[in-house]
Amino acid sequence: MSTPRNEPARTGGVREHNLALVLRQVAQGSRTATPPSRADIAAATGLTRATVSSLVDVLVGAGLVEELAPVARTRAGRPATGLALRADAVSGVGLEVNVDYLAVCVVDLTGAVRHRRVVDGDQRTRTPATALRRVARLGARAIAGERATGRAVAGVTIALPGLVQAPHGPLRLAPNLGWRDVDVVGLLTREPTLAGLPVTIDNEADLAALAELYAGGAGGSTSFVHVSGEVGIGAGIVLDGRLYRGRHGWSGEIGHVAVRPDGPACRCGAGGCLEQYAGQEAILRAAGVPADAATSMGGSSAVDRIAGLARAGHPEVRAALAGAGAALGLVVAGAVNLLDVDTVVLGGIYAPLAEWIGPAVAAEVDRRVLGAPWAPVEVRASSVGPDAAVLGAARSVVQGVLDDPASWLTAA
Amino acid sequence: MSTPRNEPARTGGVREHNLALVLRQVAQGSRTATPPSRADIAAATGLTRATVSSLVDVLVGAGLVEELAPVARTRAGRPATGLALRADAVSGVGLEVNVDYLAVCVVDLTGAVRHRRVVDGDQRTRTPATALRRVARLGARAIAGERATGRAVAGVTIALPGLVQAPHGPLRLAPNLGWRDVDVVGLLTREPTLAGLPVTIDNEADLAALAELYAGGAGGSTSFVHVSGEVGIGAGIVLDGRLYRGRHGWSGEIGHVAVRPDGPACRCGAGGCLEQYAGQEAILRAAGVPADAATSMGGSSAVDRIAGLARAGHPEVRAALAGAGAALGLVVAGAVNLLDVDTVVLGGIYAPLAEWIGPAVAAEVDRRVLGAPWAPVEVRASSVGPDAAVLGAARSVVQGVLDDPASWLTAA
DNA sequence: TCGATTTGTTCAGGAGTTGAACTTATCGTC
DNA sequence: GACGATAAGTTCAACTCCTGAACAAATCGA
Repeated sequence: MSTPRNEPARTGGVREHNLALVLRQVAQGSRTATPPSRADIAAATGLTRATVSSLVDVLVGAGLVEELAPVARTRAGRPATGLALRADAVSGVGLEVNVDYLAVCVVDLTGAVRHRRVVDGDQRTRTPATALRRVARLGARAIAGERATGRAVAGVTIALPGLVQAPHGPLRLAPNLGWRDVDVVGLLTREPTLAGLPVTIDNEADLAALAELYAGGAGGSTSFVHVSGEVGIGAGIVLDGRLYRGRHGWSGEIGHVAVRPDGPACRCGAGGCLEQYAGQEAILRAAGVPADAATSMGGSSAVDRIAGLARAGHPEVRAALAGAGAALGLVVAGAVNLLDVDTVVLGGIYAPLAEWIGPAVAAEVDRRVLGAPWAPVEVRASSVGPDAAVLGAARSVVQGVLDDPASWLTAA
Repeated sequence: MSTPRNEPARTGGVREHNLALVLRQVAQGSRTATPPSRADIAAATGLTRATVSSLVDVLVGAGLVEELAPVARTRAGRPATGLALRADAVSGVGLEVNVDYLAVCVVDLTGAVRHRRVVDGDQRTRTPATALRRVARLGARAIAGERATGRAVAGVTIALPGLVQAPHGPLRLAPNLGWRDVDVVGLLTREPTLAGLPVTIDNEADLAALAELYAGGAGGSTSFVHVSGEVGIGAGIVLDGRLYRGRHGWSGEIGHVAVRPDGPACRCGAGGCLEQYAGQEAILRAAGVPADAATSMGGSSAVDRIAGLARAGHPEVRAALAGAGAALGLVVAGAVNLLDVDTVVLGGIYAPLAEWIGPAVAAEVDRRVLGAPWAPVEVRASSVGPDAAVLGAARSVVQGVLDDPASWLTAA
């Protein structure tokens, strides 16, 4: 698909583009009640029926698409044969290492979750090698399971909280894990099952944003900032339907944008960073809730407790959340003034707290965003859930196949 | 040109792509001492000599490219015929309305400036219709001049300081002009000479950033933020070699990013905006220089006076500039943390003041940008000059022809 | 003067899409 | 139950465009 700007275009590139175009139509349509036919796709894309037929043949031959059994026909004329993504051919695997858990997730081509597992445990006490060995084993077991059912695994993507040189480069810095310059892909592929697969690495917040995009979250917007509140705060920036990773893959480090020039010192060496006002620890501190409870995605956590207290009307907690929201809103407003996105998604711990944080964010955004009077900025909670990052990791793998079926064909 | 993601690719699109690819090679090479031959272009692009020949024939036939007279030949073999952009075929016209001047600029295909004119005068006292009629007349006169020499004018782009719905939409808000919801294109095309041409509108700061990009400024970087200090402060964001305009065309409103949540009130309705710390008026005030002098691009201005005082070592002025630089650096560091660009360009009034503002900006950026230890962020003064916006406007017109010669061919 | 070398052109062949004609399959109606 | 209308899917000649090899053109060096 889409030939790089500085490379010559060939007629083969046309076919790659159109193959992806047709597959995208099938993917969009297979979620709806009426699966698209070849003729529908021809009408929707502008290609002729002849071309669509030829392309669909290729996709069916590759096992990515299947013809559905004919359904109740209404109109005159030869009945259409519906097309849909095959759910039993290709899977994608996502992994995640975070401060206090490991996670694995498997999705099929349609995006349906086939397998999900979270293992709680503080990873800060482990070496990178140990943590990555463990998560690689989780992945290997999941892959074996997929293969046992006859599915091919298209690849593995791991989500990490920190500066990551996507998609292969090392992890430069993960302050909250205490990692620095770790060759993540090298360590993961010590596990033999992973060694033969394309393994990529990406930032946790970026993948959470992708999960939101793929799920049609963000109210269907294709230009949004997804803010993930965790121990740290990261943002995934989606512009015109594509994740913007930045020059080195380090975009979205919103947690270290300044709220006050002379604010409290931050782990990063500077001071007044957003993390000090709206990070998980800052919120707990301001709310007067002890931070001892595990913050895992699994059991009841400190965040749940905060949400409970806020729901019960606890004034100190509500004030803490409003304060965090104001700081977050200040920074988010700055981001929107710079990027002109139409939507801001609150993810991570902000999602369950959105009822109290959201209004403060929205108020600050409305007040500070220059374009708001003409195009209001929507502030909404994530629709994906707390495991957005692993899910996005797994989805990004199958999305790679959907975006470029041609190279999957030649690879497989 | 690259076929849009949701449209079918045709074989014709291949030719459009390769036509642009070849033209880009000619454009790059015609600046160097040794103009490229067909064979050079084939080697550089990966296309065959046969294809390049065919494409070059088209470009020569369209008058965009010309064969050069043979030069001194050194090696054995048939001598190469050099190719270069024709400077006498197509021109682009840029216009600008700013707070205290109107400007027009004409460039040829090679980017060389053929005509430039600045008319001082406070535009705040004029209605949008009057100001636009005057600048349209300047443009019409320039266009007539071009046509008299047999050149075709590919279009007109106007630069405006404010929220602009590029490339055709209305100007929503220009706080420093006092304009609101102005149909700029409609008013401009009342001038008959402009009515027959493609007229587009864009943000002043965005076009200044484009001028920097086209001139190979920003140290050759293709991912940078160009900050234009004027009465207001705007930024043009270039990501991966392309201007990022945002969802509505309102990106880069860096002047209204907050420095302090509770800072002084701003024209925009919020408070603590960067403009209140590093805008032209704030700098003059802090430096103790009266703001009465015109701030035009032409004669000696208040900014020149500040630069003179700073050069002479005036402590109050130097402190004012360092203070403005620190505030600017704080906000720019936030932008870099979000966008992960490798370069920051100081333009507008910051360019002549860069000697004193730059270090303060760089210090703040180094301290606050999370990725700085691995990939230092370069902070540099603009290499284009104070009329970057009009120049970028004119260049953006001819760049449109260079980027998509095929549609120029069919149009002309 | 002749071979070596490099540039540029010509031409058959292959990949890909198009558009029209054709086949297939179903519905309505007489 | 037969027949026409209707729509889906397939086949095939025509067109565009790139490739690769052969060829023609122009120059250098011996």
